[in-house]
Amino acid sequence: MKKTAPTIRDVAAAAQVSTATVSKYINGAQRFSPKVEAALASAISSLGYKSNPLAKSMITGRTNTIGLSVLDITNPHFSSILKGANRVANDQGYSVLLVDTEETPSRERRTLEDLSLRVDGMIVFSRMREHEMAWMTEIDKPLVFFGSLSELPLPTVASDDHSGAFMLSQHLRMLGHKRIAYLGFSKSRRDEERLGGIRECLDAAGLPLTIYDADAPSLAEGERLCASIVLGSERPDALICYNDLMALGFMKEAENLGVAVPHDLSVVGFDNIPYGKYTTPALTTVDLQSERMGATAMEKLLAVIRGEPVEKLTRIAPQLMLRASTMARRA
Amino acid sequence: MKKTAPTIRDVAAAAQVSTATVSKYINGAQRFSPKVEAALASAISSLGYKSNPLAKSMITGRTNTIGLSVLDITNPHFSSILKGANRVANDQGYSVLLVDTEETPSRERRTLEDLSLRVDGMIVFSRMREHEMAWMTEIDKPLVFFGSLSELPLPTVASDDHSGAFMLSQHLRMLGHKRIAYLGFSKSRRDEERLGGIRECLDAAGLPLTIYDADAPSLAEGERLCASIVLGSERPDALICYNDLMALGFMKEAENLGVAVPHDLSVVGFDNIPYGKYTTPALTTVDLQSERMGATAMEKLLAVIRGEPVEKLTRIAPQLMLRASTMARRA
DNA sequence: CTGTTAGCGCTTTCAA
DNA sequence: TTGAAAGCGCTAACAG
Repeated sequence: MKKTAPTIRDVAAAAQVSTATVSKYINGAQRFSPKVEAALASAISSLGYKSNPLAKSMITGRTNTIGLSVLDITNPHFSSILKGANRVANDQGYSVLLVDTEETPSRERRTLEDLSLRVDGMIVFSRMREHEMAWMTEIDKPLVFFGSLSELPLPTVASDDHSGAFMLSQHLRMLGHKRIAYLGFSKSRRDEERLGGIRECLDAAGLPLTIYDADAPSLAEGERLCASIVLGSERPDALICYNDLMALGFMKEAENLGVAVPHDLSVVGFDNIPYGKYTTPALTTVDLQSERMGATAMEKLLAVIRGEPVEKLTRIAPQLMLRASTMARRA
Repeated sequence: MKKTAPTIRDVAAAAQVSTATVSKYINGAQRFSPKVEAALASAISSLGYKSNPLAKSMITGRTNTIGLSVLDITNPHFSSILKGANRVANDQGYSVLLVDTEETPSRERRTLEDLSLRVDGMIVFSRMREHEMAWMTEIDKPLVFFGSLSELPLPTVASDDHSGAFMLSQHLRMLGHKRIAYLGFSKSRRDEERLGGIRECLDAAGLPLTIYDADAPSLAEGERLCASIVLGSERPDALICYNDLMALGFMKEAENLGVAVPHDLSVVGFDNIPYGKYTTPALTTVDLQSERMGATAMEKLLAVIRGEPVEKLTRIAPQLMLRASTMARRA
């Protein structure tokens, strides 16, 4: 609890050198005579001097901070993205400033515009449609976006949701499922991609698809919508859920309703959150490699910041995780 | 992509006033004549002026940023804490700079000391023992700590782990369990408190307690240790796990091993992570109210920052969540 | 190798 | 109600 923290001038005075020398010394920008370096070292430690990062940032224009905006940090998909991104950032001397938009895009633009003034770059996961995002290109800071973009010239990192969905559908089809349903979440930009992959597969096989739509990508929504899917006259024999959270909620409620998974109905999801492996039955899902996506986005952003050239789109291949929630039938 | 962002001086020139006037105007520190305010408003919007927060921070010494340090952001307990803390921070105009120590305390001190120079205050969750934490009181920034402290004069927010553990044990005891075991995590500072609560209950009833210790508070560890707990000659009839993650991992593996929960063995945990409700059987646990803890810690910190007096310790009462993983026996 | 000199963009007395 | 002036703590040419 010092009265006033020592400044670079105090150090300069104590070591009998100029502030420029102190500055260069602490930044390792230059070597000095042993005598000077010794004086500097002792002055710094005896004063307990710490360089003020704010002053430094103001002049260099760099904050060593990256903004990361996600939709809901309690969703394991996003926690993992954050984990991966944060690890890479830390390794390279950066910190992460988090924005959790909590699925409410109203203040998103303001929030991100403000954020952009305090960071060296940002990584954004958003529900906005591409045409609502033009302002992002105006932001005068490097930015990496999660998801693929057709128009906007922004570097992106995306999972291949179309092919992940195709794989999942193909898998269900080959196991003999005939009445497949999709419990989607149309507010998401990835919903269409997943739906596209499912349709491509089922259309080719001449199989019908029933679609349900959730209001939120959550455990509670999967639970809530279960009865209407499972207790109708046309119960599907397989359900593809928009994500694992919904799948887990659905499976629990199905159990309560006396519908056995996978005996009566197969269930699959997306994301490969850790918990899907620990339910009974364990959930078959598409691993989107969340942590790796976060790490890749951060690597890409830091490359942009360093001025290195980067691909516009980095795709991360999804991977099917076969588990017990899926069962062969009519074989 | 402007060449150079407009500064307060550009605005002053465009509006024909001094920079001091612009400064006061944008900060709402003072009202001006309608003529001046109009000129200011139009100059600001036509130039697209944005106040540079770095310059402002340097001079005011406030960054409107709070540092939050947690042990593992993919653990739902911490995601929820972050959620609660972030929400409160945002509501009051603050952002959260996240530190994920990833259960490795080696660089923790350095990281936090550096962090302290970039934020207005910080909230810390740490595995450090109290005597290793004295340096925290030297940090010249408000700080709120998670967990109770006996010596250090730091404001804290803590769950009452002792009483939570007591409740849990009492519950098991009243259901007739006789051979209770604890799968703990001794690296954690809360492990002792939980163990204390368990012991207080069991000792009073003259019941023995077997203790196992995990290397990490994770799903994988619960899974790994299951066999040695369950396949020994003295299988317990109830297991209290350090947290829900371990409990879920344990339950899954128990199933694989042919041990039925709760028929053969009751299992309970701590935290009340959302996923415990969606397994079969659903997990009985102690709700530590993670999100509320995060929110409370942030409220407390912001109060300290505003200079308001705060209690040293805020305790959040834990709550027992009864679910199917526990069963009456020998009744 | 080391120092001098200008500021970065903003806030803040203090005067007018 | 408005402005002049003095920096915040630091870096970045440029000189020597």
